[in-house]
Amino acid sequence: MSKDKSAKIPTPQAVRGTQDMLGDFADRFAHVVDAFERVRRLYGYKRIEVPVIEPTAVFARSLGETTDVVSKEMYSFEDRGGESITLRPEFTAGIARAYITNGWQQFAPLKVATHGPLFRYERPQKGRYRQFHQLDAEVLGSDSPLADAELLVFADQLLKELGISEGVTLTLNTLGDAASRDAWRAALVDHFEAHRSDLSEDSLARLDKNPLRILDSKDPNDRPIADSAPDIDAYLTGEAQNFFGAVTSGLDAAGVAWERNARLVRGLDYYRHTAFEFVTDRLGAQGTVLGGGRYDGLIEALGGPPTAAVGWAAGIERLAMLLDEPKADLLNVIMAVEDDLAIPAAQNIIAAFRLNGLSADMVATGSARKRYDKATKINAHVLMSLRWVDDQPVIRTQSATQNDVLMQAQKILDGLGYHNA
RNA sequence: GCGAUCAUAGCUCAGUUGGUUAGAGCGCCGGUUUGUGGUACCGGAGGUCGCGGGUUCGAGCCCCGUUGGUCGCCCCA
Repeated sequence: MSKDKSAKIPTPQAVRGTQDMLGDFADRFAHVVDAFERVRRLYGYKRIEVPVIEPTAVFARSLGETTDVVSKEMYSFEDRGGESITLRPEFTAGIARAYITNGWQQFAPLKVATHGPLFRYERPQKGRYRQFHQLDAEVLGSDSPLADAELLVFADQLLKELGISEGVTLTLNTLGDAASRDAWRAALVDHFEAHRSDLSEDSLARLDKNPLRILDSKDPNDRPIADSAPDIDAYLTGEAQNFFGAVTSGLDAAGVAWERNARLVRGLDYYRHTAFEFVTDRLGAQGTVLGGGRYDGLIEALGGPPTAAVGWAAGIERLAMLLDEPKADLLNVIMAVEDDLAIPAAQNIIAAFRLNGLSADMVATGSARKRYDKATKINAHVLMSLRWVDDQPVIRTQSATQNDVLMQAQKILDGLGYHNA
């Protein structure tokens, strides 16, 4: 048979920054989501689903129309009706929109959780993809520091249950209320203006666009200036101080370790009070595993009623990378069908196993003599072989240990009238 | 948007200062052996050397471009 190479169909490539997952990593991913779903129920967070696509205005308005994020880093397109649509780059804005448009105020305070894909047009690197996935938890319609503390305890328990709290630190700061924040911001601008000549080029640009960001600059020349900048503490109103104190004492009461990071900031104006990140040095340049804070100004910015809210999100891929051991599902039974004549018997048995809740699979392709060898390479609790002797299936089962699965399988076989050789 | 680095079989890789017909291990398919917790041996299939140009008598190797991966900067909702 001759192949006409000029007629070869070119294979489309995957879109840059997207991932196909199989095996080990897919198992880790699923394990993270399973743990999240389990813990979220323990804290009484309702599962919600929100659309992957939203009108562009949902994100443009919440993030500020002119920021780099909106102008360069969103997947936006016009649909056939001429409306500007954006693939969600985060959960919070879409959930806030849903809160307003569905009248969820009636349920306030509302505790919700979700997870799924997000899209950002960024240059891919370790722990950063164009389609990525997050876990998300929010409390809408609560201005109580109890909500902040609960969300943090929830996050901490999730990381502990995933076994990755070692080497991950909760860093915490307060941005105060609107008055505190404005006063601090003005003081920072004064400070940086005074050191203008020593700042890096990047930080000079930040001074105009987003002065708080100079605080976490990585440029070694900026560090002394950033480190000597005033903390927010001197500018906090009494109310803001009390709020932060209530959050930290809630953490202490629940036994959650935390560190103050007075340099931890958020660029957007709608953030108030609590800001936090669980950080690690095990993920290269992408140090944040889980982050969030209080965004009391957001729902109003989207045209809703003034509504206090707080939440966090965590990258599933990043959490999956930190897991120690792959958590693969171990198959209960693997069957080596060593003769094609035994296939009907194998189908009969495997159907019974599955109906009775035992996971099972068979090897019945390739060289008949080598099927057993193949089956031994598939990790399973029980290895079963079917041969065909004197018009009868000859069955052997074996297991590394006498376990429940073997006994269950034996019972099912007995019920079908098959007997071990 | 900027920079570094990489791209050879399904996978992991080797491939000499540019020189016959591009190799290995694993995996896959088949045969022989063994005959039951991963046997051993033999054979086979599988490659536009990411893609497109260029230099050269000759390019997997050198040059330019491009696409993609990886890592960092920027950004970080």
